[in-house]
Amino acid sequence: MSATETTRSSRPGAPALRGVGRALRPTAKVLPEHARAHNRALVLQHLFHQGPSSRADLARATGLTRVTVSDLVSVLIAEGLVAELGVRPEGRVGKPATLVGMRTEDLQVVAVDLADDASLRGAVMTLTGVVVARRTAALDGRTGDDAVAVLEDLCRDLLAAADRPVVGVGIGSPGVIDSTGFVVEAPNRGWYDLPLAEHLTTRLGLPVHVANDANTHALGEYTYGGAPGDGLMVVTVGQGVGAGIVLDGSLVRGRADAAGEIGHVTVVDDRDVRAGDPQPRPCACGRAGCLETLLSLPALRRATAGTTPEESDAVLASVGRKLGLALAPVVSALNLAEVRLSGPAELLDGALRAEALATVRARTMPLLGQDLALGMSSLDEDGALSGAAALVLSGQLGVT
Amino acid sequence: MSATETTRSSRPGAPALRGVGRALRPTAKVLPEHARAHNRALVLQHLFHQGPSSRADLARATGLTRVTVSDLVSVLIAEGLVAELGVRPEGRVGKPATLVGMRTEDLQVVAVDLADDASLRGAVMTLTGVVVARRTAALDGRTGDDAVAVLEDLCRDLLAAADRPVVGVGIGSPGVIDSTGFVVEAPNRGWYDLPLAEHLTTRLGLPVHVANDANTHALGEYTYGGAPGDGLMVVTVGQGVGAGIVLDGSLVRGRADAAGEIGHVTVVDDRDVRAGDPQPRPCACGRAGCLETLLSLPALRRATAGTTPEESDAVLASVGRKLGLALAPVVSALNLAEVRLSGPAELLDGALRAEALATVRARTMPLLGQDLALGMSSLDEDGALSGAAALVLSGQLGVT
DNA sequence: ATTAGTAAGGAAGGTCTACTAACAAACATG
DNA sequence: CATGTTTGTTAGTAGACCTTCCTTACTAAT
Repeated sequence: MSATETTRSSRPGAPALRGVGRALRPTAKVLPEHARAHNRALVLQHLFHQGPSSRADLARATGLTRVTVSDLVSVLIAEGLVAELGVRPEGRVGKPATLVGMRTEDLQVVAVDLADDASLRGAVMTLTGVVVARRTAALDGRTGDDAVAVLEDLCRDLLAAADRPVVGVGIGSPGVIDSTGFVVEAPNRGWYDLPLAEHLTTRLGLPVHVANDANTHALGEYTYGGAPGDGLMVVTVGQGVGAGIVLDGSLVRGRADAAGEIGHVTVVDDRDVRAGDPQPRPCACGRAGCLETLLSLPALRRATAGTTPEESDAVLASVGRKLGLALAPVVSALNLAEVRLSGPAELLDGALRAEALATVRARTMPLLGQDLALGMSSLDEDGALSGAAALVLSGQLGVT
Repeated sequence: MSATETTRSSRPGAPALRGVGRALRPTAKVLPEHARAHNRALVLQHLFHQGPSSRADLARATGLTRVTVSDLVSVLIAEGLVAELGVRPEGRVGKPATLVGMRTEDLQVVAVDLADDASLRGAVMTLTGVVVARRTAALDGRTGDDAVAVLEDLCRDLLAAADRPVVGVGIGSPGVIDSTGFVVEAPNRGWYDLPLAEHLTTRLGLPVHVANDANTHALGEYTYGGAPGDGLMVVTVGQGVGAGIVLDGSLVRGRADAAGEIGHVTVVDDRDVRAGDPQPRPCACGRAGCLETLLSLPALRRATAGTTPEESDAVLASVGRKLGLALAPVVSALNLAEVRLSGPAELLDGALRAEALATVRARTMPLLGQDLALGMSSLDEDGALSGAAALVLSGQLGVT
């Protein structure tokens, strides 16, 4: 069967009737109450990012009237999400403003990172991402339902460790996970077609959000990382290589919720081997020459073990070039301005990053490349946890 | 100045205060009337794609109540966008349904394609994309304001040729154009910082929408081309190479409204030259080895001129492979399921397309690659015009 | 023919949302 | 001290959708 024959889309013999017969996209009705929820999120968003403001400030920022904002704020205060903070100190003309602020330090979230194969890492965090307590749970090789049980126990443990009201639970896991927190497949945990978010929401009695770990990482970077308003791509380097893309404030999920799987793009093949280049190595995905065979932490550590700094830099630069090759078309096609790397700085934040940036710039339109920033993630080693927390902020409060 | 030093994003010395200080993204308030506009578009969308329906059908499809749908439909009928079509013929239990349908054949749009350097091509089309009349206007080398005048005259000419009410004017132009129809730069026409949509809307007295030609092409493919609901990328091959990407029903614009500039991704560089591969050729963008130096129509014609069919296929396959190299990372990162090529079938729809698809499949995760469809655009030679028409449908009626 | 059941479409009334208009409170300034 | 400015609230209005109930018109069964 040739590649041509297996192509699903092709020109039909007769031109199809235009404008009819296409499956309707899942568009949803919008009710006034949805509009209100949106405006409510707008107010929270402003308070989260800009800090305490007066109701009049919020009205100016959102475009709503002072009356409407007052109404929304009173609801938020009643819910305990917002508090009055007294009168604004600065003296200006007119009636002094009473500041209201989001109670980011009086509310907490539970965040869990499932990236590691050996143990689950969890934390209780404030809404600003400050870690209040940590817990871990060893998997001891458990998978499937047993792994779910370990996760649930860890969540209960963390909920008990929280000393403030918990807004929700956020979980970042490897694997393919849809927007409802349904795990399509997570081979490392032995999960297939598992409604994890729904299950835990029921069991724990409060909202649980689950998403792919690289995606949550990107969301966290977008929320906490001071990224510009447009678009953002985060490449996470760990056991494997993943990526998350945020465009227009929301995650790109892709047709099968598998967006970001950049680790298995081929960057070395036997036709490309040149002097000084590595041979294509077999990859866990069954093929060879994937980016992940060079850029994952095990691969980087193996390649740099026992080398001089100069040799190490050469190796890292070579990997950086491969990363740049894979990034250039993506940066061009999406006109991305911001790409960030997440992982150990000692491996990534040197020759590798420099060469990756140089490669992308050399291989894209000057206009695009010059605007590009390729930096390290602004989140520290708790980036995955911060991402899980951002997942709660986004899903629960509409704040990104 | 090294590449590293010019990186804008970097780790600040002290961790920044999280959750504050980030420039607020341009989020807008939502009023109940916006909700109504959305629901109105939902009804039109259904009627456009699914054909005539009863009010009860529309209520079921949208999730709104029959009362609300009846109200929306009566407004749409009053506006002349929708008409009652009598009773549904099929006999079922209950009161027979009266069908209502969008008046797609009783309304027209004016579409203009500015892709050609020598002349502007325009057409009057029905809402389903059927061409009613054509007009062209020679540019004779005019640029800047003179070219705008030619365009305006062509539009007036087309408006006069329309024999039904015209909903709006859609224009697809090369260059960087923002979402308001403001031309940031269109070097081929000598336009820089030109509010073209606003200008023509004022001059012509009806709504004018302007967007990049590759983007309109993608939108047209999405609207008229029977594409699946998820995502879509269209690669247009003409004088140059462009691309447009539709995700979640809306165009990807990118940070500087330059998304889709895939023609200037480097696919051949002097480090990559192997036996049988072309040398990197200089490109109009000032660099060398861009995809456009191989895949544009002039390049393809030059490469295949005077060759035997076998030689020609080999050349085209080689170009297809380069296209596949550029597409693979994009397909992986976005989990795209649908890529379509637009251009002369005799050049694209053979060895080139087959090799491009094979290359993408070989270089991406099996899960992603197998799902991928890489076909020809379902729009014919009027694809650019259909795209411009889709621009009007989308911008004016909310139908995509 | 008659009765029952089903579906379509419309009318009345209620709730929710955000708006405009007007006003009192509290302060800076001349 | 009078004046102007800004804040936040109260009261009233308009829009949008909902639920409920009704009429109309047909099919299916008796």
